[in-house]
Amino acid sequence: MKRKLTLKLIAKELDVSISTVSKALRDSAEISEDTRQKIKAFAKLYNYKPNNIALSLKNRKTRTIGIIIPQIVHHFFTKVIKGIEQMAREHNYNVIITLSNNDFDKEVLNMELLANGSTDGFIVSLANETLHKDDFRHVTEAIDQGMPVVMFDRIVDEIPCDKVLIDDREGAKMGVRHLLKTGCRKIAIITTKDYVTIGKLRTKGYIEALESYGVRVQKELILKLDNIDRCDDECSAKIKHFLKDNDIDAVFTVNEMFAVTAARHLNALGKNVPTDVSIVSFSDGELSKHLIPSLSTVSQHGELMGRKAAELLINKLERPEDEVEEYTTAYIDTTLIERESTKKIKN
Amino acid sequence: MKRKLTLKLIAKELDVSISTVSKALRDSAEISEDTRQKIKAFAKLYNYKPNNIALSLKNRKTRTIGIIIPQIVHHFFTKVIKGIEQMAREHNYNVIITLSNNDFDKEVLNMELLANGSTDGFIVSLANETLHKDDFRHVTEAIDQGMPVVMFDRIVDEIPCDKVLIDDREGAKMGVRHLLKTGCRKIAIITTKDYVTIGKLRTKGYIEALESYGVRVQKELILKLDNIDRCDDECSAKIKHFLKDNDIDAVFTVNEMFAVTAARHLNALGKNVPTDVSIVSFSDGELSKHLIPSLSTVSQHGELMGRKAAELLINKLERPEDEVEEYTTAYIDTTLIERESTKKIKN
DNA sequence: TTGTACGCGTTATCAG
DNA sequence: CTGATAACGCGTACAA
Repeated sequence: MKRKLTLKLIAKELDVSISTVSKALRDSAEISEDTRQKIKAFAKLYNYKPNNIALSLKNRKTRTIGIIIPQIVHHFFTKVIKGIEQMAREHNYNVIITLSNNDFDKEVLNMELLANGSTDGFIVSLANETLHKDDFRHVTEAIDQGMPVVMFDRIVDEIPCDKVLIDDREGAKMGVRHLLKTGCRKIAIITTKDYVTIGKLRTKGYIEALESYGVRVQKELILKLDNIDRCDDECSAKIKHFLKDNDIDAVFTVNEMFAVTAARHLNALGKNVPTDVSIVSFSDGELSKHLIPSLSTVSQHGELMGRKAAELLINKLERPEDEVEEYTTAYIDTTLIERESTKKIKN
Repeated sequence: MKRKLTLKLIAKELDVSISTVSKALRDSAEISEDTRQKIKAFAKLYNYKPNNIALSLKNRKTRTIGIIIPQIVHHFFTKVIKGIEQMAREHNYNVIITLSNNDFDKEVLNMELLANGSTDGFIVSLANETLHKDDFRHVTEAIDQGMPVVMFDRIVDEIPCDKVLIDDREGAKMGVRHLLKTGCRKIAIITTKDYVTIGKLRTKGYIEALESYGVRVQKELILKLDNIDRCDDECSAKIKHFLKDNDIDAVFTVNEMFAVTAARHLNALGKNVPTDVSIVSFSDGELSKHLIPSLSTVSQHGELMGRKAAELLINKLERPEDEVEEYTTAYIDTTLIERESTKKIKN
């Protein structure tokens, strides 16, 4: 197990000084053509690569972006990561990912860990629990220490940083309008509790869409759940009762799992999708496409979101020291994809 | 934007030497109770955390694991990552993820990048193209440089390193046997070309299962596709013709996408699943569970796989320098999950 | 009990 | 043209 090649080793081998080697490899004009060639040939032969860690220490830059997300087994985050990774790679940045598991303490821990020099900046989507606790000191502290932060998706308005969002309100509006256009009037929504920003905004879009069509908003047709990403048994049971107890001709859900669960229960209740009940869902996954019937969705573009977030962060990282602080919020558009679950026009 | 606190700054502030501060913070008995308390209080107040980069440089250890995978928008890899992350975190390691996009050059680039000091070892699943090209120098070079490497899933036998695999042959056997047990005899398989190890092994398991039941293996019932993770239009068309041209009562597929695509085409061909044709698929995703009918699967346990891979790597990283080199190959068991697609007993 | 010196691998500056 | 030196932030052996 030979040790990695360093400048020092090359220098010793070729009997020159370390700085000569360094300069030669960086094509400094100070070094004679002769020695330069010799050193470069040697370095190439033994595949010398400068040590990143040493460079980071010297430059006080790691060229590494830290990603803090609630979980990874989730199409949306996965796509965002892909987008971030692309953009980062294009700009010669690395990416470190940490998972909070929707746990506040772990999120704090992860941020502290990465803040200790491992990372030049953060891209963050907050844990469920963090939003609930309403405690964002770990984020603001990082910002105070001069760490650029970009938040996406699960954000908090008050934190002073760049943000990337999908236009949840508009997306929901578009989805619900599609239901209205296809004749639905008794439209339910399955959403999250209000402390989850995206749930709140989507609920708002739902209400606005109804109002714009002069349809009365009925409180009992709004189901707010604690869950965000999954749909456990308890959650499933709530949806079941909700669907059984209400007379509806459409369901709008703020995520794919809610939609799939609703579809199953409707089926079990003997209601046909889309003949009896239409479905539109916010979505990022593959499920909607492959379900029978396939589900119409308000599609988020996670990859674009990731790219944008990375772009904003890199901009901050590479801006001149003295530039004025300025925060932007970027919106990523959603797209309505019509599939079988809204094929049937209600009268 | 204040600078991060360092030992030097604390030392200056408290008018002691840097090493005194260092020792005090590490609870060295050399330092008087008095100054120790003073220094620790100060450090805590201003939230001092040692700089990781400096520590890495000093210790020649980064406590970081590099993951190199083909893609991330894929349930299986996502679960593996989760497992790795867990185990890494439990042992105080960080994780850097890079994506090869199934591209050979990018895989090489990523490895070189991370090998330059960013990482103590690698967990790798090879790119499609790499397997095809049969060129693994980037991996062996890393190993030669003393970087521990653990390969999983898409591995190459010849490379001397730890490996984590699922028992593809056994898994396939189990799946196909389930079809045989439920009365199917005209069982097709949709698999990958042989250069993909997992495809090859699963095909082998399929054949062995048939033979153990005395069922003749028919070459025309074996469809080998180039795709691995996705199923594009071309791939879909091939499956369609394959299903149309052959008289079968069951399909076994080596991944979920093939199964879903097959299910669609069978449907379109007027064949009912499971009444006319049963389906069993290798799988990691959520699709199988939610499809109607839901699909029986040979489930891989990606998270376990990730945990095991990380465990092996960390073992190598923390073993004493002089320990003898020894490589282990761990197998992760698969589980058969019976769902609706094999509910119908053929006669 | 505290401080000095050194090294991890690199680059930049300055001296020769 | 080449080399010595300092610095990035830390920990530790050794000296005071």
